[in-house]
Amino acid sequence: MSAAFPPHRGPVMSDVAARAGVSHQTVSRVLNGHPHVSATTRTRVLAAIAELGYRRNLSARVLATGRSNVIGVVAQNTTLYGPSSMVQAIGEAALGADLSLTVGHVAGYDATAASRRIVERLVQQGAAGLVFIAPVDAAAEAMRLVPEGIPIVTVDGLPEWQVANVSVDQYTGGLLATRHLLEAGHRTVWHVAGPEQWHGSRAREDGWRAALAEVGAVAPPMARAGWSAASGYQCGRMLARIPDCTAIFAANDHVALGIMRAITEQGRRVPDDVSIIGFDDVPEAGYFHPALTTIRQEFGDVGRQALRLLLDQLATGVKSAESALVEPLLIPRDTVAAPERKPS
Amino acid sequence: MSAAFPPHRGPVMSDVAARAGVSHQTVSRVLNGHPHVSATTRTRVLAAIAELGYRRNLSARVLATGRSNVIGVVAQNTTLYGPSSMVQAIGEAALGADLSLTVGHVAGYDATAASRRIVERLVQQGAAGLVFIAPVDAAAEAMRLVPEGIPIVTVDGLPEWQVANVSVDQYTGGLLATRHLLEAGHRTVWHVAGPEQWHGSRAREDGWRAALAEVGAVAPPMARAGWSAASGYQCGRMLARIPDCTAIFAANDHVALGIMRAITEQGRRVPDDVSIIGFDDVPEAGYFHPALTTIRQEFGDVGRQALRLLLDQLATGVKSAESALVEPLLIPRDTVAAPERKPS
DNA sequence: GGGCGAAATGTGAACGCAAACATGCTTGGC
DNA sequence: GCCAAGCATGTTTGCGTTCACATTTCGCCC
Repeated sequence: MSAAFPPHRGPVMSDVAARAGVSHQTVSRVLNGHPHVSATTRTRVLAAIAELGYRRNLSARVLATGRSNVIGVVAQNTTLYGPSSMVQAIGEAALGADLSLTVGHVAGYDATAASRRIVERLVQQGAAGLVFIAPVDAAAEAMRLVPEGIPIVTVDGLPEWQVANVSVDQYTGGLLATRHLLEAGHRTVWHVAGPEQWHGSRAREDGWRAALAEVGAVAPPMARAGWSAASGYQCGRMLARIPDCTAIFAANDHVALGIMRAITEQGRRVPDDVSIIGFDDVPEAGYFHPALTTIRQEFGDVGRQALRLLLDQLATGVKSAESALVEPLLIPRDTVAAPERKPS
Repeated sequence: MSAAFPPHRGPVMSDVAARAGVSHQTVSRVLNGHPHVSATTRTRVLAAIAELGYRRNLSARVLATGRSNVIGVVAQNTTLYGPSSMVQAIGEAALGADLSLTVGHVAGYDATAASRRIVERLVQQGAAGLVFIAPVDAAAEAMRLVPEGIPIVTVDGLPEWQVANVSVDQYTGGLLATRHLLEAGHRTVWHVAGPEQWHGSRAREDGWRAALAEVGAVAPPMARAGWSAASGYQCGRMLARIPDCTAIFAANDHVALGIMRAITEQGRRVPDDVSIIGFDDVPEAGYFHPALTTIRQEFGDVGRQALRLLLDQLATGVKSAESALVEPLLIPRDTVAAPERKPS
């Protein structure tokens, strides 16, 4: 990166001041909405700004104030539906609050090194606050690099981190899903869990176990998938061969899709032979074949709440560990039915 | 935002200098990898930096140099698979190039106002370059707000914009998809296009028409969907009732999914009665029922190329209008078959 | 109409860094 | 043994903004 663009320097505050016949400080006051500026002066300054096409230099402002209106987001794999929806929601909310977002994209799940660099970056840039989309433990370590004095909000973080957090109540989600299957008449429910490192996976699993315990059902062995249809398919190939397995709670919708495929290939039918329920309610879940019963997570809500929590901290100036829970919702569709009563 | 966090001020360069027993300028030299620093001094400085936990203030650096290593990304709806994959890819590439990314998320498709604000933001922040994920015309207007001297790369932009651009060759994609259906023996191919404002939709449509023209097939009326399964389903409900319609090229995989559902509900079979091909190759496409034949777009490539184009401009210091095309790839699966020869 | 308080505006410094320039030191060639 | 040529380092200045403080202007009351 040897040669370079001419460092772009537009008009500065003193240019505007000269044009409007005032001092640079008055321009600053107008820009920041300070009181004690006469209406006529204000309009003159505003006119000068418009004529010159002046834009205030954010770096200088940050340097002078030690504070920016940029908030950083540390995201895991934003290719996944959940994380990307969340980033989108936070982004929209931020725009509304006149904040801008710097998003650091961590590649892979365990990339602690990448997270560190990103945090480093964000802090150097003078981020006013940080949102960690932290569904995995790896995030916790990177969080420690954040200097005191920069407020943090986690999304899908752990309570023991003692940090403001907002999550979908995945435990309840697991409970809801499992109960729904049980209420349809299944003796027990099998679970294909998501990756172990993800907190959400564990919470859903707990919910599943709790629901089984409620009715005294015995928990069958648990399969472990990734978040992809491909990994769901792998698990499904085993599950499909187990005659007792008539009800499956899948880690998410895509895993459910993979499982359904494996089951169908094995000659069993959904939901007649095997009922299945997903998680997330991706927009296309209702168009799977058959339409997938699932648990909806309101990612948009999560994003907005996260931003609210951050703004609160920014406004009050104190770190909080307040946490918000977003309730999931059961979306009944066509993949859950009563088990066929076999002559047993 | 009245109260506030104490402006976080860590150790500064002169603190490090004092500790290492050198001048702040020497510290700066070490930090920037300048030559003419003795090895012993360098290690002393490095040690001091580590001990103090010093981090250089990026705003000050930007202010002093007039140049930043932040690049801005203006993205449309990052909930969609394509855009989000692209942002992810650009993010990863950027991390490798020691650049950071500020992503502005535009809500909705036509939100020109939002785009303007985002560009405003990005420029104020002193972004060194901008990547516009600009699959719709609305982006062009926002681009005009960017001052001369800031290099731009568009993704899915239009050649007439005279800006460096990288796109998937969607025309060829449309050609490939249509030919594939034609070669399977279908007389003609129906097309459910994506939203009109998206350049990609138009290019795919052109490819479709071209492929039909190649064999002298007449183009049936074209249906128009969004990008969602739901909109695909709506179109599919009509198409399913048209006996002549035996081959459909869908705007993308999700639309294809919706169409398949509509067709199945109507009592027709895929691919026996109707063949269908999608676009994108979302990770779960192979697990749809039946597995979807589709055209893969290598979004990762697109992201990397876009960054390369930007870096080139940054390095040479001249705006270019070079453009790169990423070739799509046909992924044959199970939704395309020969039409049943009816006694006609 | 003199004086007083508030509103309106201006002045100078500081933020943390990098660039340009200045300085002292070492080496080596003749 | 002296000067030139580099190397290693220090000093000063300015980037564009805000902040704390200083100054001017205005309106108003007795």
